[in-house]
Amino acid sequence: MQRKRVTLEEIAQAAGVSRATVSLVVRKSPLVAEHTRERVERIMAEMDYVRDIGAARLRNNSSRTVGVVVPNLVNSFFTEFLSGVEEVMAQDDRVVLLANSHDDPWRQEEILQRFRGHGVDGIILCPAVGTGLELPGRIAGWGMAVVQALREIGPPTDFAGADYIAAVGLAMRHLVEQGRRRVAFLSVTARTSAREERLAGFARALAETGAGDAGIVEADLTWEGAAQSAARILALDTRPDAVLCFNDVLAAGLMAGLRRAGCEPGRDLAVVGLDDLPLAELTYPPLTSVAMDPPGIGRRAARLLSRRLADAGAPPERAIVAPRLIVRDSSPQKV
Amino acid sequence: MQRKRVTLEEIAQAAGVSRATVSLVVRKSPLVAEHTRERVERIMAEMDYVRDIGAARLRNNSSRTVGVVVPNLVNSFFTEFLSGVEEVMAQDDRVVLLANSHDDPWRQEEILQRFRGHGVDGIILCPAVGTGLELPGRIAGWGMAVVQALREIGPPTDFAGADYIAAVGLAMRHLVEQGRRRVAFLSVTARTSAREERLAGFARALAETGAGDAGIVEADLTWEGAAQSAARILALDTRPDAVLCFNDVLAAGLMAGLRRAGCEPGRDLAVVGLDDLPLAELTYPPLTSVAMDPPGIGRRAARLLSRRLADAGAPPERAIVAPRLIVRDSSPQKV
DNA sequence: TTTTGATTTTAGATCGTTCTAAATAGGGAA
DNA sequence: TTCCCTATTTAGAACGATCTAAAATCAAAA
Repeated sequence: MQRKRVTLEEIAQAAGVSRATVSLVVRKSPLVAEHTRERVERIMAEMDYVRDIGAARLRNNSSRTVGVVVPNLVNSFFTEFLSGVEEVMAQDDRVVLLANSHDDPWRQEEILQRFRGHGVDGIILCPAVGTGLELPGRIAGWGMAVVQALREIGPPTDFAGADYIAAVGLAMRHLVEQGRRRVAFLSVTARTSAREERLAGFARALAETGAGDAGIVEADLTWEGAAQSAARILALDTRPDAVLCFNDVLAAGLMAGLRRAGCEPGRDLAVVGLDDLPLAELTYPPLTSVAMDPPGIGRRAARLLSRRLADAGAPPERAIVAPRLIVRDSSPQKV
Repeated sequence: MQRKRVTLEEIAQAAGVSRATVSLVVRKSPLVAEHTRERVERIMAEMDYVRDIGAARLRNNSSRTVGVVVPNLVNSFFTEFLSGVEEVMAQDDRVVLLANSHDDPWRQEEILQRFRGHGVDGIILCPAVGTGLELPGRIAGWGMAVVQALREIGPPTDFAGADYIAAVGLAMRHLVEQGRRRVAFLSVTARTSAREERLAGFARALAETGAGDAGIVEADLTWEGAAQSAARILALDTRPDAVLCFNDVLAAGLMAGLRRAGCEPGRDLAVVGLDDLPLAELTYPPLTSVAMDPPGIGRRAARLLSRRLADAGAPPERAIVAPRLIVRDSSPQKV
């Protein structure tokens, strides 16, 4: 085992040409004669040659490598996003370096330095809560392309995300159509752009639909946190007839908490989630939600990054995927 | 922007020492005098030096990089596993290259070649369905360490996984204690070692507990597939009073399908899952399941790989995490 | 003063590729 | 034949680190 790497030089020797010629063949240059190309390619296959991309990068400064930083690998929204990124990068023959910031700016900084040391061409960043606004600019200053995804801070860079304002609007219109009039919003404590956007969407949707504001309740971003918030929601001054939740995990947790408190979700109180995670199908009652297509966002983010790597000077672009309402049983017509 | 990388040479110049000395400082060698070290370190910090690990690897043959190949990024079992791997690797100052084989051996082969080209030190492989038994050996032949995880093929290598035989035994004993006597098993169509192990566990547990075998039904590994299998389960010759499922996704899908068919899961038919994914809390009724601690398996896999990188000659080791039964409401005492 | 031995430092080769600039071939046209 | 032009090939210097082997420094011992 531990056989040494086959190098260009060895292929060159075997084929009776120079290292440089073999390099041209590897890079599919049109400069090399047809018969030489064939011979060299045959020998490369025979000797199981694998080009050393690290060595190549040293010279030509492109590692075909991108870093992805997510704040959470347990929340399936992020992992589905990640799967979209990986898919496009693999097609593009690039490799994804993955790291989890755990929403900690300090850990995030370590990760970025590590990526920097590995010479990634670019970074897809979902900024940790509390990240300084200057970070995207600093990364760019290191000579790496940056695309922000899902969350956004600082002066504009390329960005791929979802239109949560529209998503909340869809959900709210649906609730109003179902005869709901007093809607509460179950929010989260962590301050991210994702939160601000949903809250803004809630305010706007209230104004546009004329629905009544039953209040905003905050919970930890876990299903237990949401379950515990059920009591607070039921104790609101105006008793809501519907709750719109920050995301599906909270919605599912809330439904469990409501049931514990003797309130049957769906029948007694409509519940709507956001994101349409796979679990939305599996709750009881199945959860009405707004699909955000996280793999789609991941694919868009990856394409934005590829574009920027091809043309560093292009103006920043935003790719926003449109939400889609998925009606299930947790938001029936009010009787 | 696009400032060029600061190199050892420049630091050396600024500090008035040689490149070699700076290199020693970077690598924290004890050979360098205290005052030199301090001066050089100060200058490195001032000039924002970042060591180029790719260039280093070219010389010393260690890239501090490992590849992880999973068959699926949507199933949260794998992403939780992944999060455990990432956690340990980050502590170890290594970087994770991630790829998704989609359970396709051909795509898996492409991925491995890509990783090879990037010079990863080792690979954590969860082999795709249909992978040739010789693959782990081939990878080792390329001079990379291999750890198999969750699934296992071929002659023994390092392996980290879960003890599904014990897990199925726990679930079965629980069902028998709850007064269940006719247990069916909801399996999957794809032939992996994971499937064989669970089936073997089912057979053994039947023998050990004396429970009755109500039959084995196969479904696609999706919640819809499981929902559709509900009818076939209710139509088994011996009508089961409990169903043990391949995993939680199938269990949750089955519960939805049962309810559609007019059979109330929990009350009319006990359902037990395996894996204890986060969604087990969120189904209705909450799902009894057997926790496998996927992040823990990921951490073990990562440590096995680190160990092997430190000592290539060590004998293959197996790290098997013990399962833990989590009783919820889907498997009540039979009345 | 010279010797010795340990401690620090360094020049220069090297890893596997790509780049630059120049050399070599292979045909026609003159 | 010689000249010129295009098509192909190549030698050798990069890239940024590490390694090897040897050189320089310094203090204590002879």
